[in-house]
Amino acid sequence: MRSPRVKGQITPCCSKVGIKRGPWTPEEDEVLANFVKKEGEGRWRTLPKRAGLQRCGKSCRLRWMNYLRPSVKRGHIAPDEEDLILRLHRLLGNRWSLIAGRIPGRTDNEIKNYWNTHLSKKLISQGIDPRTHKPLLTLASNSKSQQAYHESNTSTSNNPQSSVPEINNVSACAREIGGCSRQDQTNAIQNNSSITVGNNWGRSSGKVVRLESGVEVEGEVGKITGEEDALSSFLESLINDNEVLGNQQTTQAVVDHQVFPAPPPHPMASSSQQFFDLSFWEAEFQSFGGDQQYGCSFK
DNA sequence: AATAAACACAACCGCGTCACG
DNA sequence: CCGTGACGCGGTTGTGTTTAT
Repeated sequence: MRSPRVKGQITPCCSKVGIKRGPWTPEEDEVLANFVKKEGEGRWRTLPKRAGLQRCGKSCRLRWMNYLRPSVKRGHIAPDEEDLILRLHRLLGNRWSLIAGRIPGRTDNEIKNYWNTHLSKKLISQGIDPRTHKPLLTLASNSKSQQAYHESNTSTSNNPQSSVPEINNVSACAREIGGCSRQDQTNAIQNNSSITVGNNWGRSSGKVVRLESGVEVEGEVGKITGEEDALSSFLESLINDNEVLGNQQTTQAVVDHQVFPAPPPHPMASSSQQFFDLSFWEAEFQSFGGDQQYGCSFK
């Protein structure tokens, strides 16, 4: 039995007498790695006692997940990995585990650290807000990098006033993005204001629609803000189908009523985490003609 | 050479979620 | 339906290393 949690009265699990904290020694690593290889992952709370480690279960789990697991890739983040992180962060925000799940061998902690120490600073130096991935509004807004960013965004638009591509016909099954509640979405539709794509909601031919199994079941006139692109919707649908359905075979994306099946698991996929290769979807998207139809691409 | 500051990343903490009895 | 235990996530802190003064 565990006593109810009361704020301010919680003691960290590692604060018990006899429980070690701080960096792991090679000896501890060996004990933990051998034990998990023999007994398997899970039952972390009781693992330290069973393995003979003076650590809390949380610490053991973290050490295994972020460092000792055989599938963890060590070393520098490659340029293509960095590019993938940037693109996924633009879609998902600080959902590190989701991002990590699509970059084979990288952990959420590693990506989070890399983002905070490298990528966020890099974007800022380029005049881009790392949270929104849009140009920073500063007094020094006439810098070359910002100008280049602005030009790259306006080049695909029909509207010279707009800084984002015009999307006219996007249908995507998108779920649970951005923490937007159904009520928020309903209000947004009624007020004809922009909304975050949310649970089972997508957009089709200028309407905000609700979808079930990729089929539009009701439609109301909404407003496409132009702040999203077809690719975002496409990827959101992949990401969230996968998230909601738990890696089942039904994982799929729906773009303009065309259903794309799930790609094969990544070779490095483990039983608990299925990796998806974005290049597969990029090829699918292009073969479907999405890049031409919507005037946007993965880059 | 000594020290401070900055940086990189490992580790910790609190809380949300889910399965189960 | 509710309470509990366990797990996992994201934010934050701690610590070792590198760089600047």
